Amino acid sequence: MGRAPCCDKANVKRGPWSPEEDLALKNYLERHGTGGNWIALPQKAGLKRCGKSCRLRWLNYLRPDIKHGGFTEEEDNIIYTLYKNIGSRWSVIASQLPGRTDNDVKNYWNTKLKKKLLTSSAAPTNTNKVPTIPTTPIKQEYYSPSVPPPAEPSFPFNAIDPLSVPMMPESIESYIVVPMPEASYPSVTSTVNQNNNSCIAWADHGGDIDEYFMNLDLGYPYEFFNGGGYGGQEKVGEVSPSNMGSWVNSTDSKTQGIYQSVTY
DNA sequence: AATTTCCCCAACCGCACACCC
DNA sequence: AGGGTGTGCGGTTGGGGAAAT
Repeated sequence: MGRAPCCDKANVKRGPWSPEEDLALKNYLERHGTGGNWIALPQKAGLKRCGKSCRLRWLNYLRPDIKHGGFTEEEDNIIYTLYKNIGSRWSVIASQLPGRTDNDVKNYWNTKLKKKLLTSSAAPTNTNKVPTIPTTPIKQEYYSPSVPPPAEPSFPFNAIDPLSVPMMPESIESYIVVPMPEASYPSVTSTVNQNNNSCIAWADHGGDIDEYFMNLDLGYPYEFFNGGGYGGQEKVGEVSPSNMGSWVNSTDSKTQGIYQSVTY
């Protein structure tokens, strides 16, 4: 026995929405919200529609701040870059394009962008450009020579259990990027995951860098590259200077996302 | 002018996952 | 633990307008 259908298909209207239906749905949602149940919503709103159809109509068309119309060159680049890295995860791609829906992006890719790329032979050239990610800007603070860094731990270091490093709470809007000592390590770069405000650092140095960072109380997830692969949380894959601005796959969904580089 | 073909995109379908009991 | 239900997602369809013949 299969699962029960979400609605009685014989008694629901299908096909294009009329302006009256749009108005009824919009009015109801603006006054009452979804009530946490799309299935029950059409009856309450006086609509002879399937709940899934109502949800789709709202999310793809009626919702405020939906952007209709042509895609910009910058949006093309973002779609291309993300598609290249993560494939057809349209909801993820759309989340990086304010006002665009997954359906929009999917349709645009299938009908226009794919052909455009095939016929032009040249992929967008500025795919290393970091997409503008629609999240609250992250306030960054840096230690400067006038602000002394935390006391450097002395050897021998005590081992730190990576799992004991706490995840940065989502409510925190700022954090401190802790630089490596410039005299010793002049080209340290960290990356910021704007999805969860975590910070990742990398440098062309070895185990002594690991030890230095391991003994700082950062309070947010961190990961090392070229330095032994020790991570504050789960191992993050493939972040390197060459893929800044690209999607980064990870075994941990909290650290998966688009990274931008912050150099100091 | 009539017909056919192409193209776009709104909407549907079914599956997977999350959540609740 | 597992079954039922709602939600979210990606793939696909089909109606209608535009372009081509």
